Amino acid sequence: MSKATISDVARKVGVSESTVSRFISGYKVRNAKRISRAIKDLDYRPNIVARNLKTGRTGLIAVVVPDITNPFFASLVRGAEIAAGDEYMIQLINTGDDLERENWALKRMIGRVDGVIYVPLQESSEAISEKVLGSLPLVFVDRVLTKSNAFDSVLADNCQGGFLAASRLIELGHKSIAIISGPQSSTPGRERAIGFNKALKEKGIVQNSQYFRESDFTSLGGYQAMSGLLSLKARPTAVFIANNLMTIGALKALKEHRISVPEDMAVIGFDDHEISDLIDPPLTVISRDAHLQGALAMATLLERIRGINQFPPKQIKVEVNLVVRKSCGSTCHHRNGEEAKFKDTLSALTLT
Amino acid sequence: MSKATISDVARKVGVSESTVSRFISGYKVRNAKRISRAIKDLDYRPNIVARNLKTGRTGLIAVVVPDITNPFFASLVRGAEIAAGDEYMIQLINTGDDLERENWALKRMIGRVDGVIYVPLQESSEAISEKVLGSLPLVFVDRVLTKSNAFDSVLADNCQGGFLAASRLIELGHKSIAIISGPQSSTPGRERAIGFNKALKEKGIVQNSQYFRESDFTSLGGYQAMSGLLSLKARPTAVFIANNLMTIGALKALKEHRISVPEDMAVIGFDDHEISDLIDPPLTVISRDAHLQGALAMATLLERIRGINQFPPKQIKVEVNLVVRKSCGSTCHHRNGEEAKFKDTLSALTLT
DNA sequence: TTGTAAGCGTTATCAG
DNA sequence: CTGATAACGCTTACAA
Repeated sequence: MSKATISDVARKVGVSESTVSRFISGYKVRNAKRISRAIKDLDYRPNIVARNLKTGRTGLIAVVVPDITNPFFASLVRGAEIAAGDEYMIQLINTGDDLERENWALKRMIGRVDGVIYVPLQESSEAISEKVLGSLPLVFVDRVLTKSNAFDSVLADNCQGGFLAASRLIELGHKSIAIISGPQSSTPGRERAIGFNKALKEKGIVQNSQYFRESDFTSLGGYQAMSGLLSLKARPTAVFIANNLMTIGALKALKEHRISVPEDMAVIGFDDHEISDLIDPPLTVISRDAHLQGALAMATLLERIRGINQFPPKQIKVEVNLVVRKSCGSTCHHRNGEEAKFKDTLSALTLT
Repeated sequence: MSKATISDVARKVGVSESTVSRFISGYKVRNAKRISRAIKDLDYRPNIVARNLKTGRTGLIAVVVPDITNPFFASLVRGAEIAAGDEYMIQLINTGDDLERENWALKRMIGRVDGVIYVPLQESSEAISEKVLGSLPLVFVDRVLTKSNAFDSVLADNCQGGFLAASRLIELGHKSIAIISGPQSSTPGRERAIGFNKALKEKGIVQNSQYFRESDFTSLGGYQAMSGLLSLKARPTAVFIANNLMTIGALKALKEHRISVPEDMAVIGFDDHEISDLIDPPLTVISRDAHLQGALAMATLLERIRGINQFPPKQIKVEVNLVVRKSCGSTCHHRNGEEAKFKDTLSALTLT
C-alpha cells in the first residue's frame, strides 16, 4: 500500500518531515542514506496532490482538440507530448465539434492544469468567456479565437497552402477550379480559402461562385460537397479540398461516380499521410509538420508558464509544402523548375 | 483572478465555510441564494486540488498507449473518453514502444490518477513491478501482461481474426500463404499468429517456415518483412499482415516491386480504416470496433474503481469481422454464403 | 440545517 | 543543515 506518508519516513529515521522533504527535493541532508533506505523500506511515494496543493502547480497541460481520431490532431498531440518532456503530462480533451462541450471543458481546466493548448472550433465563440481564457496560460494552435489576440498561437501558413494548391492547378492549365473549403468561421477554413482565391485572382481566373463549396471538415461533408460539384452542368476540372477528412469523403464521391482522377478531375488535398501515396491515384497534397506544430505550441506554452521574461504574444507560422503526386494530373516536364520556384516562396519557419 | 477561496465566499455571506461547501455539494442550505450570488460575484471556483487532497480522488484516468498516431489507438482513446462521461477526464501517455518510458509513466501515475487503462508493450515486462500494478485500479486493453491475471482485460478476438484471414485465403485457393506477424512477445502478435496457424493446420496446409515473418507492428517493419518475402525464390501467393501499420509498409514494398495485388499477391490486413477502400486495390481486412474496445475498458475500470460488488477479473473479448474488398482476390460467386458462415462463427460480444 | 475544528500530506518560513 | 510551525483550500465528523 502506498499509504506511507512523509511523516512515517521521518519518524522511522528520526528526523523531521522537513528534512525528508528537503531530501526529496534534492537538497543535501545529513541522514540522506538512512532516509533513502526508509523510503525504500516503507515504499513511500510522495502524495502528488498534496504537493500540488502546496505549490499551486499540477504538472498537467490540457490539450483541447476537436477529435483525436483525425490524424492531424493525433500527430499534433504527440508532438506536444514530446516537447513537454518529463515535467508535464498531457490531459486530453476531445470537443467533438461541440461548442458547449468545448466551453465546459475549458472551464473545468481552471485550477486542474497549469496551461492549455487549445484548438478552438470557431474563430468567434461567444460561449467561451473572457474570464475563462484569462484564468489560464493558453496557446492557440491550428486555429485561433479572434477576439483574443492576447495569446500566443501556432498556425500553419494556411494562406500559402491555399495559394500553392490553386497555383499548381492553374499552371497545369485548369480554368475551372473548385474549392471544398472548411467552415469560414474557422481559421484554417477561412485562410485556406483566402490563399486559394488570391491565386485565382492573380492569375486572372474568374471564379464561378458554384465552385466554392463551404463544408465542415468532415468526411461526410466532403462527400456531399463533391457530389454537389459533380451534379453541376458545368463541372470543374480541378478541385482543392481544404482538409484531410473532407478529401476522403470527396474521393469516395468521385469513386462512386466513376470519375477518373486526375483525367476528369484533378485533386489536391490538405495534410499528408503515410497512406496518401497508396491511394488510387496517389494524392497530391499541401503538407505541413503536425508534430512540429504541436511541439512549438507546447514549447511556447511552457515558456509562458515559466514566465520567461514576459515576451509579447508570439504568432508562429509553420511552413506548408506542396507534395506532388498523381492526383493533380500530369507532372509536366518543367516540374523540377516549378518546385524550385515554390521552394522560394516558402520561408522555412516564420516567426512574427 | 481565481484567487477567491471558499472562505472568502463564507465571509462575504456571513456563513461558515462548511455551509458553502455543503451548498456546492448540492445540499439544501438556508442561504442558498446569497451564497450562489457571492460565488458569482467573487468568481469563486473550488480548488480542485484541495478537494482531491481531502477526498483522495483525482477524477483522472490515465490511458497508456504505445502511440496515439496509430488510428486504432486514437479510436480506442476516443471511445474510452466518451465512456468516461463527465466525471473522469483522461490523461494520455504515449510510451512510444519504449519499455523504460512505459515503466516510468506507470510509476508516475500512482497517486496522480484514479485508475489506468493500459496497453502494455509486451506480455512479460520484468520492468513493470508488481508493486506498481498493485497500487492502482487497472485494466488491460488490446494487450495484456501475462504475469498478472488479477486484472480486467478487454481484448479483440485475435485468434479468430487470424483464423478468419487464413481461412479466407485458403478458400480462395491459396496454398502458399505467408503471415507478417507482430511481435510474439505481444498479445495480438501471438494470438493472431495462433489463429492463422490453426486455420492452416485444420485445412491441412503445411506452412513453409520462410512464410512466417515476425515483425514489429511498424510500417517500416512491414515494409522490410514484405521485401523479405518478395526476395524468396518461392514466393507466397497470399499474405496476412497482422496490423494496420505493417500493412501500409507492406503495400509500399509491393508497389515498389510492381507486384500486382491481388493477382500476384493476395493481401488481408488487420484493422479497418475509412481510407481502406480508397487504397489501390481496396483493402480486405479483419476489423473490430476500436471505440467499443476503449469504451468497454473504461466502463470496466470505472466499475472496478467504484467497487461495484468486487466482481472477479473480467476477460472481455470484442468480436472481429472479415471485411472483404479487392485486395484478397476474386470475390467468388458463393461469397454471400461464405459470409453467412463466417458470421456464425462470431459471437457478438463474448464475456468470459 | 449550521458552525466548529480537525485534518488530508506537502512545502515554505524562520529561527536556531 | 535542521526542526517547529504555519499554511495550501477543502471536506467531514461531531456537536449544537
